[in-house]
Amino acid sequence: MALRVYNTLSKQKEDFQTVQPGKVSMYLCGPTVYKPSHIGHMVGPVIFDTVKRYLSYNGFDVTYVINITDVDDKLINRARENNTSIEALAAEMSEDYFDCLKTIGVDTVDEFPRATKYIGEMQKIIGRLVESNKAYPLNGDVYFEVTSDDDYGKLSRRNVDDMLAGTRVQANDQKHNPADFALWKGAKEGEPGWDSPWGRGRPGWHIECSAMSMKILGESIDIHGGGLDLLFPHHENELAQSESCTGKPFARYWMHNGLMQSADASKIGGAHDASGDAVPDQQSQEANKLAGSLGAESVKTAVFAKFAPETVRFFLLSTHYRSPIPLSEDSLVDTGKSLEGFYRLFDAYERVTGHSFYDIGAATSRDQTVSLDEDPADFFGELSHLRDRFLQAMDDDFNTGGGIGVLFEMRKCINGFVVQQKLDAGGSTDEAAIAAWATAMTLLKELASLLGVFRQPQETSGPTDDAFAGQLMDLIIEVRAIARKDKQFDIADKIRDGLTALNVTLEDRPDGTDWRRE
RNA sequence: GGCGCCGUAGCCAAGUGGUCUAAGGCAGCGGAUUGCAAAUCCGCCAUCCCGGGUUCGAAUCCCGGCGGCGCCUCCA
Repeated sequence: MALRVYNTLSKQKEDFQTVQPGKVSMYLCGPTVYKPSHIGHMVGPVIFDTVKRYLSYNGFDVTYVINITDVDDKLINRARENNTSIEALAAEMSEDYFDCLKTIGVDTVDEFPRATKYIGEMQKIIGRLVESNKAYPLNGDVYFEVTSDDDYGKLSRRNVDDMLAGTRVQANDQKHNPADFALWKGAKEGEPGWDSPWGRGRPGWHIECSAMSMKILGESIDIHGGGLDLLFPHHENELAQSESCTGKPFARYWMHNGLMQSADASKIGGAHDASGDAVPDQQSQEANKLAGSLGAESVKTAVFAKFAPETVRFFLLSTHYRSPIPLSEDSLVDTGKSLEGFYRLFDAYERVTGHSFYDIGAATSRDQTVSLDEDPADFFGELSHLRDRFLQAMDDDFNTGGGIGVLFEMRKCINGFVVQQKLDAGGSTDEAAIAAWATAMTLLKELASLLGVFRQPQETSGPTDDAFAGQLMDLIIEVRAIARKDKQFDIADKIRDGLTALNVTLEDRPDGTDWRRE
């Protein structure tokens, strides 16, 4: 089955056809770097990182760009409040953003262009629009003339007339049409600015993405992504100004991810931290409180400090990317629990074979997927079927949730094989069976890598898991083993119960006793 | 007022015209295994918000309700 992608522009899934054969250009709207990243900032990058992994696996040469907005009102205000420069604040907050991306396993991004480095490009576009009468200067600003674009509104499916009815748009100023939007904003007293043919000022919100996308990836790109909240007005305006400038389709596929919401379905982030003149009502304050530390605050301190980054990534990918993601502490806890079975499987594999799952070199292209032709036929036959289902899910508009389900089934299938072949019962020498196990693990690694998970061991060691604790546990286990050998089960159980109370779980295996902290 | 989305088991969630009396996870309940546990395996656990309609056939399409949500505010 061919890859199909949902396109916001057509409102349907389309066969994936690139502008240039074998190449994919992908642009994701990134953050305004004025405060530490919250978990919502991770959603898009993780999704499109996964998209890139899957496209690469399918043989495409993908270029993935995320922009950094480093000039903006929020940035200006925040820098002023903090008594720092815009540059310093932007630098600090982009570092925070990059750290977070790295932590959550987003490492496929090719370039993070900064808006302030492309002012010249933006001015070129604005100049062309003004020349062709699709934009007009007004009191130091420059506005895009929406009525000059006959298909304005095609992305978000609205027309200018409908839009104005009932909005809070002030019938203000002298704009030709209230829906006209700023390409260039004249600098007020004390604001940063750049010289331009229309006076000193700074770019409007949308123009930076047009400029960077065109300059870095070309006038027509394959995928333009972003959160659903950006659909209007940001993407609509970006599209309008870009196509009005070049006369070419700006992006082939518009992909929009659902937004993260707190458990009671209120959006995280939201108007509360915006301009400050929005007065949050009591209910939304409550909602914000629920989202609380998890959603609204720095993802580093609120989320990564409590949950393994891999758990967070898995959680983000377990819902379809176009759906809202209901965030709650409980759902992250559940996700974490659901992953433990994988980690135990990896442990068992290493215990028996001496090889780490994380060292397995799996295929990175669909053409070179692991061969499942040899015996034992039943086991490999099932694995092969699971692989097909995984790829089918991913082929269908990157259905990572469906793919994750298949991964769980694969885990069960492999565990079943291990039990059936008694591979983990201590000292198995069945080389053919162990080889089959290794093959299965290679496949699991291959598919998990497409989601960007199970790439590295998770740091599970807590502060007390030091060498001393290990030595103590070795001693306790040894003493308990003697008790068990002598059938002094009351003693053995007292030890185990005592450890349980300390959140230490013992596992008696045929070949010894393992322990872990919960 | 305009544009749009969603409603699947206790919870999360895939499936969007037939293989669906519906994948998978968490929780729960039986069983195997174990000295007992833990882990693992096997089994059980939903007719898809409600009412009409289209169709040989609908969770899936259409209409109408009810419920939830988003955008129209430079929030990813």
